[in-house]
Amino acid sequence: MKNTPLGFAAHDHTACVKSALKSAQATCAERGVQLTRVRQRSLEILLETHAAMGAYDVLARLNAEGLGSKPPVAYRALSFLVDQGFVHRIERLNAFIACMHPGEKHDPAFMICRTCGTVAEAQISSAALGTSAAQSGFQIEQTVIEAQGLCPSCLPQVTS
Amino acid sequence: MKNTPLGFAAHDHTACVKSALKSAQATCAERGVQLTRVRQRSLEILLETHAAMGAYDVLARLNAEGLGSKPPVAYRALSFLVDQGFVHRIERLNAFIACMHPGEKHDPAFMICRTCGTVAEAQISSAALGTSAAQSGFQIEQTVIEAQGLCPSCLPQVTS
DNA sequence: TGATAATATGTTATAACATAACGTCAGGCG
DNA sequence: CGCCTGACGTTATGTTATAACATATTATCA
Repeated sequence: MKNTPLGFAAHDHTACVKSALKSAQATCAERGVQLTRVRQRSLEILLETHAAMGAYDVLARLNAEGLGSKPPVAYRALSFLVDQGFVHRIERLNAFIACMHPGEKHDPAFMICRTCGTVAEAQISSAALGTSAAQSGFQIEQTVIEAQGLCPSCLPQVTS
Repeated sequence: MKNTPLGFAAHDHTACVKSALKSAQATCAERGVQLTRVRQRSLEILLETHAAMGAYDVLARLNAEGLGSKPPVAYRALSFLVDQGFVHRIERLNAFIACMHPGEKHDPAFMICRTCGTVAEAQISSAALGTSAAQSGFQIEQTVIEAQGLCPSCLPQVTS
């Protein structure tokens, strides 16, 4: 798994990790769900890495810290985090990434660089799809929007 | 794999299979690529089934007809069909489905029923994503848009 | 406080999805 | 012919994900 820590723009990462974690703790308290050790550590790993990670990558980190070594441990923690909206799943990569703006309810959209693997979260509305769905009587519960292409860093290098 | 042959609306399926196949043959001739036995049969299987199928499901069908039994055979045929635009890959399901309007260049959008697994292709534009990407300097090459929810048939049954 | 229910974790085993790498074969073409 | 290219066959393995069951922990309440 690539380890490009930032999105396409630089930012104060240590601050964003801390605030995201606090926000998650507060949300869990509100909802009466438990942010257990494994869950919190999984979230921290994703926040710190600040990149899309496979479930087995997260598991390896957990295992190194003695927090579990078998796949279900990671998958359970990750699916809890996804359910709570703290983490998004990137279908295209079979990977997970910490949400950049938890709290606000939103359908995530991602831009995935095919060269360096960096993933950035975009904020868009999926209104167009809603219209189309309404016409056919389909009730949307969740949408996945993922774009693949070249990020600003990789674009100049691919002078093909 | 579910085997719900139709989308959300009924239509003349045998006719649509035939015309899609013809269109694919013509396109291959134009482009100077080969629609070989394995490739054509894979496309036919997807067209006939008219539902999302996993690569191993397609492989099982090919195998039953003596056309190849090992995973790479199916994956190669499917990736050819995807490259040519005759088939789309549904990331969310790790599955493949025949395109409903080949010829026209388009980014596909899908509606996936979480109850019955039926997949319908929608026609939408992904303009909103393009705007967002342009601002950050990301160059989009391909987009994946998938909505999960309840199809018109399953909606009434889930009276939760 | 002890019984009980609900939630979370640990573990085994296996299912499901996907590709690297190498060999073979047929057709096109200088 | 000899070479190249593209497709296919096969082995082996890599990667992602979950079913099923056992155990531990936490919450609730009589």
